[in-house]
This record gives sequence, C-alpha cells and structure tokens, in this order.
Amino acid sequence: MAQVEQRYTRARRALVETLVSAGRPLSIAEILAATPAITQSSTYRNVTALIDAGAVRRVAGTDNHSRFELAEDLSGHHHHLICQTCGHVLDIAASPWLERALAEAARVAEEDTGFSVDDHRVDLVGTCSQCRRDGHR
Amino acid sequence: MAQVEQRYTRARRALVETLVSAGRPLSIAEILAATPAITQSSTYRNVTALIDAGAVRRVAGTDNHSRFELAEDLSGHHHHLICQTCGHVLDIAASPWLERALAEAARVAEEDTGFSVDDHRVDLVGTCSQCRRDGHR
DNA sequence: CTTTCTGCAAACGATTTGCAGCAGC
DNA sequence: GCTGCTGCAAATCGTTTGCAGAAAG
Repeated sequence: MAQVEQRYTRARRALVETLVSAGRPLSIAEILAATPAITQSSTYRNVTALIDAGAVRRVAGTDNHSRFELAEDLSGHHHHLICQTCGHVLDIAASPWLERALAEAARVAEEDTGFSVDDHRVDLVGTCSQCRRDGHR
Repeated sequence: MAQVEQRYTRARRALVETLVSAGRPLSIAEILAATPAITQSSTYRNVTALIDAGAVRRVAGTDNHSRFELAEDLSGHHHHLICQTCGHVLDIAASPWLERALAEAARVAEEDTGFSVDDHRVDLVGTCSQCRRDGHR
C-alpha cells in the first residue's frame, strides 16, 4: 500500500491494456514481448506501482517467474488453471457451489487458528493440451 | 522424476524429520535454523533429491521464498492457510464438501480447455493473529 | 573401492535500485 | 518548474553448480 501520487503514463497504460487483452496472468517476459518500447526495469517498476495502486495482482505459478494479472476489482473473481509443464496460466470461472464451500472452509479455519481470512486462491494444476501433445518433459 | 540411486544420509534424515515435526511448509531459512550442522547448499540439494524421490513437495507462498513440505503420500491431502504479512503457512484439513466442489470444477475445466487436471491447490489468505496484534505493515 | 554426498566459493537468473535526463501535470 | 517516470547499468538476493575431499554401501 502506498502513494496515490501516481501518474498514468503511456507505459502504464500499455501495461494495463496488455493485461486486459490477455485475459490471463502474464509473466514479465510476456509483457515485455507485448510492449517492446518499454524496458524491463520500467516494467518491473510499473507492475509494482500498479499493485500499490490496487489495479494489478501478483500470482504465483509452478515455475520461478512471477506472473501478473488485473486485480479482481477490475476483472472479477476467478480461479486459475496452471500447466505444470510450460507454466502457462488460464483464468477459469468460480462456481457458486465452490465459493460456498470455500467460505465455509475459511470460517472453520478462522475459528481454529485465529487468522482472519480475507481471500483465497484456487489453482487447478495439470497439463495443457499443447504440452500433452508434445510429450510430457 | 529421477534416480532411486539415493542414499538416505544423516542430512536427509534430519531434513525429513524437521518437516515431519513442523507439520507445515518450511522455508529454507527455517530448515537451516532447525538443522544447524547442514549447509545451505546441501539443504537445497537435499530438498531437490527428496522431491525427485517423491517424499517432499515445493509449495508457493506469497513471498519470494520457496517452502517445502512432506509429499501428500506421507502427510495426507490438505490445504494451506497463508499469512500475507509474515508469509507463514499452516496446514488445514480439506472438507469432503470442498473436495467434491473442486473435483467438479476440475471436470468442467478439462471439458472447457483440453487440460488434464491432476491436482489442485487451495490457499486461504489472510493475517495471522500474531501479525494482526503487531499492527499490520 | 566405487559412487554419491558434502562444504566451500563462485556462478546464475530473476528482480531491484542509483543516477541523470525526460515527461506528466 | 517541480515531482515522478524512464533507461541504463550496477547491485541484490534466492538458488544452483563446479570441484575436491568425506561418507555411504
């Protein structure tokens, strides 16, 4: 959390538009490929700035690269489907049934542990059709 | 996946015992603190060896440090409760109700995307009582 | 004995940061 | 014009690896 003293520059506009049109979490490499005019260090600084501003969220995958997506305020609540071979991440819709089960699990966890739970992440992990076709690895 | 040509040395025994007695995912720093006689590089090599052997699993948290826990073959299926302030991770039990909702979500995702789903991760994210007491950050 | 581990220090790769000039407001 | 952003290159930090000696079987 930090300053609201932020400027909505060309680079940041481009970053947000890239995330919007992707509709799935992108790695820094993917963002750079989509915005060739912006350098890597600025991209890192901009995701940080936009995370502080509440517009972007960092998501953890199975590989060592961070990925970034629009905050749920902007994109709506959803879960992820992750390929454990290539690391690609897709958004998937959350069913009300699943959400209810998660809310109940959160209630139980708060009661048992003293945590206050205010979010959840659900990742389905598997292999995308592409990687399955290429033979595992 | 790799060799079974592995020796069950003092260091590996200590690593497994540390994970067993913790009952929750530990970072490399935490493992090192619990096994002062083993160096950092050996610990990294040993978690890798034990992951290859199927005894240990790497888990992604909210911070940049990897954490490690016993494979579910040994510890049973469970989910995680993560403190977004200090990064600590606790194990929590999965309810049958939640598991059923997840299985259904996986079925739908496979149908929609062509992925084959073979695992899932559920993380409840919040703030532990300790961090709440200390005032956020 | 042979093969796999271990410790140490150097190497890596992703991410961060200091600095000087440019751009938003 | 003042303040925040950008590019560049150097620094940082978690993690990996090469090598020579120690330990497992």
